Parts: sequence; C-alpha cells; structure tokens
Amino acid sequence: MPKKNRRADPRPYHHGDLRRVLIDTALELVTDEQDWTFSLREVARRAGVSPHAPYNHFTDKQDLLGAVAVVGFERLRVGMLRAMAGIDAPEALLAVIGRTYVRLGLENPALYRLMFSSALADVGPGDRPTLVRSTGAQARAVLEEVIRRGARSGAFAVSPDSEQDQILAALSFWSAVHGLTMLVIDNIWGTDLPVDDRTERLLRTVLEGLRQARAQQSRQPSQATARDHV
Amino acid sequence: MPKKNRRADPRPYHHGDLRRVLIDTALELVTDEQDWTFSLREVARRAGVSPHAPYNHFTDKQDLLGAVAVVGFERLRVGMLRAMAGIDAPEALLAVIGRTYVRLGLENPALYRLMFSSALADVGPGDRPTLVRSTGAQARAVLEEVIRRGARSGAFAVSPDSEQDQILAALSFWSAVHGLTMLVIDNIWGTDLPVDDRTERLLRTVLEGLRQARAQQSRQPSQATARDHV
DNA sequence: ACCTGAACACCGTTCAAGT
DNA sequence: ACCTGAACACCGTTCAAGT
Repeated sequence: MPKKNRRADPRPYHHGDLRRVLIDTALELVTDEQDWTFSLREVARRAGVSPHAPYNHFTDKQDLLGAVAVVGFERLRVGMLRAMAGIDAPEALLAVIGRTYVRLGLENPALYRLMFSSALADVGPGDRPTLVRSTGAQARAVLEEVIRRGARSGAFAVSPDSEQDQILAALSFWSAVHGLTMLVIDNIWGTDLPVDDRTERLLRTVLEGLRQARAQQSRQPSQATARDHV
Repeated sequence: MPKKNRRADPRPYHHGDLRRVLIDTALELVTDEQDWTFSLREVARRAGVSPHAPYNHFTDKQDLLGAVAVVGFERLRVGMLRAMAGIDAPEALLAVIGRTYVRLGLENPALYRLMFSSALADVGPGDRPTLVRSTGAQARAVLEEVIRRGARSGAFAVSPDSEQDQILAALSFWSAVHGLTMLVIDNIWGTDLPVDDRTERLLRTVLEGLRQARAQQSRQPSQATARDHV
C-alpha cells in the first residue's frame, strides 16, 4: 500500500483525492447508464479535470474500470457478511448467501457484469487484475468457510479432510448462483416466473445435491493428491 | 426468412453476399483476438469494402455483433444435439449437455462471452436481440425437452404436470452449467484443479439435487397457477 | 507530484453521390 | 439496391510544458 503517509498537505493540486473522485464518478456512470461505454474523457469532464489527468492515477481506462469492479466485490463481500449475521446452520447460510448474490446483481446489473467482465480478465502484466482477483477471492473465502463448516458438521456430503473437495463443492454452489444471476440480469432465459421462485428452486436443488452427493464419494476412494492445494 | 429467392443474379455488386462475409470476418476477429473491441472499420477493411458499406446490411456495430452471437448459439445447439445422439437416459443426457456446454465455452471463450454479453441484451426496439433471444431459446428448448422426459419417467423430482416446475428445473440446471462455464473461461475462481474435475463435481451435485428435490415438493402442494405459462 | 493543453491517429456514423 | 468517399464530432493516449 503505497502513497499513504501524507496528511499535512493542504491539497495536492486541485481536489485532495482525484483518484477517489474518478472511481466514484465512474461508478456513478456505470450505475446511471448501466453500461461502461462512456469515455474516459467524460469521466474526466465530470470530475472537472483535463482529459489527461486520469493518467496520473490509472494506467488506462481499463485500469479505472478495474477499480470500480473492486468496489463491487467489496459490496458483495459486505452484503454477504451482513446477511449471514446471526445465522448458524450451514445450509441456511448458503441460502442467504445465494439470495444476497442474486439480489445485489439485480440492484446494479451493470456493476455485476463489469465485475465479471472479460474486459478485466484478460489483462496480463498489470497488477490491477490481480487486485480484482484477490478482492473476489475474499468474497469466495466466505463461501468456502461455510462449506468447510458444513463438511465438518456432516450437513454436507463434502469430505472434511479434502481441501480439494471443499473447493469443488464451493465452486459448484457459486457457479449455480452466479449463473442464475447472470441469466436473470441479462434476461436471457425469457420467462415471467418471479425471480424469487427461480432463486428458491435453484437453491433447493443445489442444497439437496450438496446434502446427498456424499453417497457417491466411495467411487473415488484414494485421491492421494487431495492435499496438494492448501 | 427474407431475401432468399434470388439466384439468377451474377453478383449484386462486389461479392455475392457481403452480409455473410462481414459476419464471417467479425467471427474470425472475435476468435483470433478473443475480443470484440475491433473497429467496424477494421471489419470493412478486411472485407475489402469502404467504411460505410456495412451499414447497408447492419444498422450498427452492435447489430453485426448480434449476428455473430447468433452463429454461436447455432453452434451450441448443434453441438448439444450431436453430443446427445444415441443417448436415452435423461440423466446421461444432462451430463453430456453440461460437458458440451463447458467444452464449447473453453473452445472459444470470447464468442461465449459475446453471446451472453450485455452489449446485445440491452437494446430495445431493434429486431436483432429478438433474433439472438429466439436462437438462444432453441438451445434452451432442447434442454427443457430432456427435463420433461425425465419428469415423466420419474428420473427427476420434477412434476410431470407442471410446465412451470419443468421450466424452473431446467433453468436451475442451465444456471449451474452456465455459471461454471463463465467462471472457468474468465478464470475468476482461481484454482489449478482440472476443468473436468470441476465439471464433474458440479454435474454430480446438480443431478443428485434434481433426483432428490421431489421429496420436498409436498411443501407446496397446491400451486393453482402452475399451468398459466404454456 | 500532479495537472494542463495541444496534438496524433484513430473511431462510429452520416450525408451526398455514384453505378 | 448496394457501394464509395468525404466529412463530423468524437475517442484513447502521448508529449511537452507548466506549478
């Protein structure tokens, strides 16, 4: 975390923290226009700076969008934690996590699309995608912890000793919820059945699957490399 | 299907079917660059026409990308049907559908992203998104038919009399597979566990859920409006 | 260290002609 | 009916200065 130990400055130049202002402005545009086709110049214009000013804080437009996506992942993580408060049973926890995920997606579809957009995924060397990935990983950690607890308590048919199986189970759940959210916000699966009905049917199916799938674990008894990934 | 009954023409102007050429060129660019940030001018350049020529066949760049997405949906539908050949059991059918879906996604990630891209979803009046949606619906119809058969045979815990429950069950399955594919091709869920392992774990969980979830249907016995959507 | 302002090589799209 | 070519109002990004 660089650029931290300055406090006595009155104001660097124009506004204390242009970086912050640019991120907020971009997030506003994403939210209002439900789109990120706006120009970088437009962001600068709204922030009251010259077209080149953003380049002092971001390497390019993609970099700025990445910072906006990070805010989205933060909201997701916080929203999930808030929804989980006071709930103990792993199955109930997964249910509220799933509902929160879908709800937040519906609240700001464009932000969600941006978070998982290829526009951010395919950049190689920069450290921005790393940031996005690590913030996404935090949200993911919450989910994996719930799965781990359910595995230990016997609520889920997930091996408590196999980090690998826990990861795969968590990914299965996340995939289902993520896929539903994407299909819903992009209105791909055209139906007028209420979103809540779609969510509950999905959760019922996947949770039932997580409960029962253990019976089949005897199919692959000796998985020697199960602990390779910790 | 308009514009069909012309055959005696030598060539309308330059190449017999610029529309086709533009779609193919755009698909090539999507495939090669794994991206659709290329300019419409670039497509025209590669097709050997002037910058304005595409506007005789597409209303704008989005419209052309929509036509490319339609090709993607066609491939998906054909790929699914091909994989299903000779298989009878509904559970086995869902498994091969799921594997095909993920595999095609990995084969051309950018095309997949484009197919489900917001760039095509949020256009209102044009008839292009309608085309995309209806082609996507054809792929979806294949899936719903399998679910319906499984519901009738008792393989799935889906009510054979409720069109609504069949739709929701199919959506649940599609969501899971779609979500996994998206997370995998965008490399969101960072792990080096093989894609096949991730796919099989997901399929195992969701198929088990579809088998078992019927036990809970007694929770909502009288759903009077079940037949509203046919 | 952070910002301006001019400049470059591009866009998407439109308009007026051409055949 | 389909295409060209010039034109318009924009971009993202770079470069040389300013404070």
